[in-house]
Amino acid sequence: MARFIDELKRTHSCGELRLDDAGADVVLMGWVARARDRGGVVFVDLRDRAGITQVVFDKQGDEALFAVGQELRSEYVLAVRGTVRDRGDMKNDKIPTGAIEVLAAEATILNVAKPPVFPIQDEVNATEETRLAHRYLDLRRPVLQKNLQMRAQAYHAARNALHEQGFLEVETPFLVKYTPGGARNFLVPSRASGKFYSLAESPQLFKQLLMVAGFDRYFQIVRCFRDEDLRGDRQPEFTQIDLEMSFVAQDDVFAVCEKLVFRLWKEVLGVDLSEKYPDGTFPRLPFAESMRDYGNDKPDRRFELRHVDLTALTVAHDGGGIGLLAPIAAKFRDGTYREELPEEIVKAIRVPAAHPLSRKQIDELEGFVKQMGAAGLGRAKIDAGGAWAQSPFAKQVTDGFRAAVNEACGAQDGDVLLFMFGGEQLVHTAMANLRLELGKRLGLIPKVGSGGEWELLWVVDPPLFERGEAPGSWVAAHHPFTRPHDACIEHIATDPGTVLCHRYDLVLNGVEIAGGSIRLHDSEVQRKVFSAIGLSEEDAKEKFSFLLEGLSHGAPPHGGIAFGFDRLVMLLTESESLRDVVAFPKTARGNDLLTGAPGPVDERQLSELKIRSID
RNA sequence: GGGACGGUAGUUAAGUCGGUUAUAACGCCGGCCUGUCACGCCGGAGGCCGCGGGUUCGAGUCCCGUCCGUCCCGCCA
Repeated sequence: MARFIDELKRTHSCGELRLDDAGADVVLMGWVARARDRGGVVFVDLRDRAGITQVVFDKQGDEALFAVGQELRSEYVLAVRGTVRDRGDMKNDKIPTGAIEVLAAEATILNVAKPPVFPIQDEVNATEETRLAHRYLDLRRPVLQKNLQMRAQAYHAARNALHEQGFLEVETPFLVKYTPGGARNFLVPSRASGKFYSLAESPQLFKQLLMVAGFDRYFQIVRCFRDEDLRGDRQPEFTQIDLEMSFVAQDDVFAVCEKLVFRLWKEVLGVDLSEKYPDGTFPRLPFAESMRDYGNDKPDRRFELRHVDLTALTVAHDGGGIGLLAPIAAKFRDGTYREELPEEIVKAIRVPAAHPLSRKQIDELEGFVKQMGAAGLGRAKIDAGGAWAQSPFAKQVTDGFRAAVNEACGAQDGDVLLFMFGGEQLVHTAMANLRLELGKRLGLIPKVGSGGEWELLWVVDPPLFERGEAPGSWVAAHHPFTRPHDACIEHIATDPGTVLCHRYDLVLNGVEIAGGSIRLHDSEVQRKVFSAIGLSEEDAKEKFSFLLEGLSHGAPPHGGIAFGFDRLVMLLTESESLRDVVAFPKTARGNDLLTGAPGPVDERQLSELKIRSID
């Protein structure tokens, strides 16, 4: 072995040799992707992260050398020296190196390998469970190699872009003081009895203190920890590009982010976003419009199929003869519900006649929304003259309401209208997901990936407060340090539900890739906000002591944002899951199948931490 | 916390109405083959049917519980 590692160094990767190299003496090292023993000749596909090159062992040469070739099995680690040879008519058009092969002159098996648990190839034919348990094999697959390479390019581009814009990279602690509210924290026991650190769910508080300290423009590519239930696009530890700026308004933050995104797309994908966004900015959509038209705050605008809000029409027509809608209309009439802050709503989606839906397909869609808790999915097919067919509402609906609904939806002959009504959140969630499902089923967007379209937008001006669990109570929608719109400050005490704020999300193809806010540095407004969410001055001091104390020592106006880096890479690589862009991810239950974390620890260690298990 | 689907050979899957020897493909092992490239041909080995309990003359199959994986709602920025 020493001859190869110590004397003969790799001259090329397995992906770079071409016809021009014919005749060259080269040294390759890599893994055996496949060995084909033809009796008198052995062909080996040698793989490293750059690609695959065919190596040939010929029986007519050295006998011992040929024996090495015959011993080779999948995933053996091989070093080979040989001559690059033109394959002529025998070339393989499927791989970039297919015009040549390397005729082995000298070879050593650097290491043997057990047969791979699953084949190392892009077409996944192993379950997620198997792949994660043998992640080092999974990561050998070319797709994942490519994903992590692109991830590395993204780190690099982001750092350069921010350094060039005058940002200072500062690290902040992971082991932090527990603060209530927001995401559940992972706790880390300390040896001091009964005391715990918390793993930082984000550097939020520290970056604001860095602004107080005068660092002006901060960024960090930083791991964050949240002990919440997981999804394909959520890991318990994940990476953010976190940044904060002083003396800025919302537009200043946007400008920095837009430059950053342009840079990432240019350097990672070679895509020039200025073709789509010539003035270098992304469109902005008010939160309220996003909810109205798409049912969520992260609309995928690669396709239409917008929601039509029929709540006001329903009220105007007293339910339009439809038994299920009448009680909702009545509650608006008697003042139980306010039109500005409706607790129940009625919405529709119009599916154009160009995309016909069968009864069976609509039933499937109803099943789809029911699994989100919806009672059902109303439907009506538009017949000649605007009549409703194939609809349980057809017999009840008044002519006036039907005509008004048809007009509001822009319904044409042959279109299908799909309806939902009920609690605002449920209808929004189910209808938002229904819209996406329709988009995929009707082929308006691909099931996975961008389809080459990059629809970026800012969702702006969301409400500062949302309803709390107790009736009539309000809680901070994001966190209570977000700056309200100046015009709304007078309503904080009287009508919290109508207060909008300087919070913003950057959305790409229906995925939230960044979110941030302009922070509240005015302590008088801060007091009003705390009061609206039922937090006394003492409570606030207790909960947020060090931040409030810090802000009182001359905090500049400041604001910032954090990009979900993993999600960004997921989109850049057209991946389906965050697990495909994280080297060692955890499962939906937060387990690491490779190492077995989380695992038990022995009693001695527990007692050192003064911890006892109660079950 | 709630729901849906899944767990059978190393891997991926089939397994009918509960019925006696649990299938297939790929992989693996042995043999043959000088132009393969998903090589081919011949032969072979390989099983805690996730785990625990129950029903039954009999359970991969039915019931209960549990663990694990994926997805959705809640939760989470």
